Amino acid sequence: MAEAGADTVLEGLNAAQREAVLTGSSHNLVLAGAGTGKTTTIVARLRHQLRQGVSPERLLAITFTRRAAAEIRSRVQAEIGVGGAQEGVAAMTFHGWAMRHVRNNPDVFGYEGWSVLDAEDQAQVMRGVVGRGKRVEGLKADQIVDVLSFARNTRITLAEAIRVKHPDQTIDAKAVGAIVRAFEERKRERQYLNYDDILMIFAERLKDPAVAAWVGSHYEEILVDEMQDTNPLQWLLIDPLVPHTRFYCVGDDAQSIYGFRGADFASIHSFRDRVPGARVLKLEDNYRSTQEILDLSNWLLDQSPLGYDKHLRAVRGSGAKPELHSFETPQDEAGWIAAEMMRARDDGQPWATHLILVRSNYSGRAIEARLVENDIPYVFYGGVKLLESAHVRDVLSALRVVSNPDDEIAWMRLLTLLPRVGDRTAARVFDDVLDARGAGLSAREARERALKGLPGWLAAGLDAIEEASARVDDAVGRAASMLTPVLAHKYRNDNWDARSRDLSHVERLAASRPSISAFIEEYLLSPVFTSELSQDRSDGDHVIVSTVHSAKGLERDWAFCAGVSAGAYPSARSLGDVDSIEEERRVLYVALTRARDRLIVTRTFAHTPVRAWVSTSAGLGFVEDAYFLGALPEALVREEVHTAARLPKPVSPPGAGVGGPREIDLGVDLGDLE
DNA sequence: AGCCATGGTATTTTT
DNA sequence: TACCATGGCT
Repeated sequence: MAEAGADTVLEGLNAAQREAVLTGSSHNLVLAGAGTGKTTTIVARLRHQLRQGVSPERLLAITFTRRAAAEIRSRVQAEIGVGGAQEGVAAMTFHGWAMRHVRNNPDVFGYEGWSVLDAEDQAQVMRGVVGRGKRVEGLKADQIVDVLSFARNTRITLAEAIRVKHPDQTIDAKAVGAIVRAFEERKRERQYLNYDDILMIFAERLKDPAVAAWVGSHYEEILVDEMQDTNPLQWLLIDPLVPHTRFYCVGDDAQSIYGFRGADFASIHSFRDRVPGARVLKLEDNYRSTQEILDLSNWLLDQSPLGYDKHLRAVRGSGAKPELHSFETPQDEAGWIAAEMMRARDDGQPWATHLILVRSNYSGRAIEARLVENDIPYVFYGGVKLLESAHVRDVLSALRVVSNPDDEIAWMRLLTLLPRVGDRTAARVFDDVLDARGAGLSAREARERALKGLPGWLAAGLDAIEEASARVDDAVGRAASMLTPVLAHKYRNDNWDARSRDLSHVERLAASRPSISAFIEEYLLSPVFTSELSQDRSDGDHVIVSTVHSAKGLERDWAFCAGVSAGAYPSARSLGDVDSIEEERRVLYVALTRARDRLIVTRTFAHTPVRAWVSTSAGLGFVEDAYFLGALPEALVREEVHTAARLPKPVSPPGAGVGGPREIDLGVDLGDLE
């Protein structure tokens, strides 16, 4: 019986994958190139352990996103088949994992009743400290938040982080440090935790060997996905547990794209030093793409001064050449992508065949607009997250002030929804709440006193929410109906219908959650995208639009890599720093390696060389052409230049072209127009 | 003068 | 979703 089980676990795996699944070493690092069956191997490893009799709650998979966690859970569950009634394997993010321990063991960690802040709220707190619209040493509140987070995630000093993030400014780190101290003090007063605090609290307690032994004793094995994106702060959660449990880490240095968050792919190279006795295994056969797609991807890495020593080989063999399409404007580009998918649709190809990869949320918006226009169903990974959208935050602010009356950020948001109430008035009301609380009044009494001058429905509505708070979906429903009149006005010109639908989604998600704060926390630590929710009632056949960063693990028959223009790859902002440029190269590499059969690279103008000074460890060097596709050998792609067939338009004055002056070389390639 | 509402602009990547 | 400028109101 056990034998039969093992056979099912290993079915369809190649020799290297089997080796990786069966390894008996206590710590392992699996170096898995793009498309080599990374998730398959992780799932098989988990199933293997379950077959060996390990109980599921003693296994933990740390992933990057809610989606990756859900996929692992469901695949383990599905393939386990019989006995599926058992509790599934835990799969969650570093933050979700740390927070679970902190929440479940207040006596060990000492943080009871603290609320988690997302990036936006955190910036709001910092703005309060810095002063609205003000700067400290030339840095805006958001920039200080960023630099502080970078320092904490990389475990370097604030002064060093400032130098790294703002190399060309002279900044007095002491002045910034004073602001940071005030910021931390404010968070402590209000009992707020940000993302980094969660990891720090856990890491600090793990320094106690008894705590480390206790945490480690929960797990037979901890699997870490996307190991190359693990930063020094996250390593502080791993290191102390190494003696107490097994680690099974999976990653690919060529796909490291979170350097901006402190990840250093070199820590993968030094894995064996950090985790003594670890075994390193490699998966090198690519099952995803055709050789032509891998040839282009390999070429890109070969151009790098860093030796990746990586040449993916396609098990599937040969296919069509990747395509490179150039357009005059982003609108033309988006329009063509939509048209190309619709043409395929007419030939019977499902929408789900397609993946569109974009560099930024912002650039995805143009594509999104085209899909909406053409009624093409899509989900945007990396678009607006449900709990980050303005209307959802509005409603949640009402829940938050009930759940935690000292939540300043939530009070400010809620109060400024009211007509004739701005920052000043809201701040006064919040002060009244604090005063009343300080005088020993209950939350309800404090509200009654502080909200005197405001419309009566507010205090009454908050009371109703409080009464319903045992059923979180009910509380959400009451908050939404209380605020509907003001929200309908606030968003009257801004898609109120769709926003209103989102609020019902929130209500549905809140059902059976234990508390308001637990509900909010869950979706802050592993977010869902609004477009995921609006799509899930359809038959599931939809295009995926994704930022490259959110596209980890994704693959589709066709992949459109959009906006691969000069000045974008590498992004103009990364010029001047060789590490950032190389990270950009890996971003493009991740994008290219998503395609199974057809890789379509699109860009918006003919190439002009991007010249850059780059500082390297060897000194300052001049790069004549930093654009990754600048020296692309013709043989690797099939190139096509599209010029819009438009009615004649008035001639624009010289220099008034879209995006400023460019040398657009249109002369030679336009032969097909004649 | 203080406060609030509104419209136009620009935007790297995420837990 | 800021940020900024502008304009109206108290």
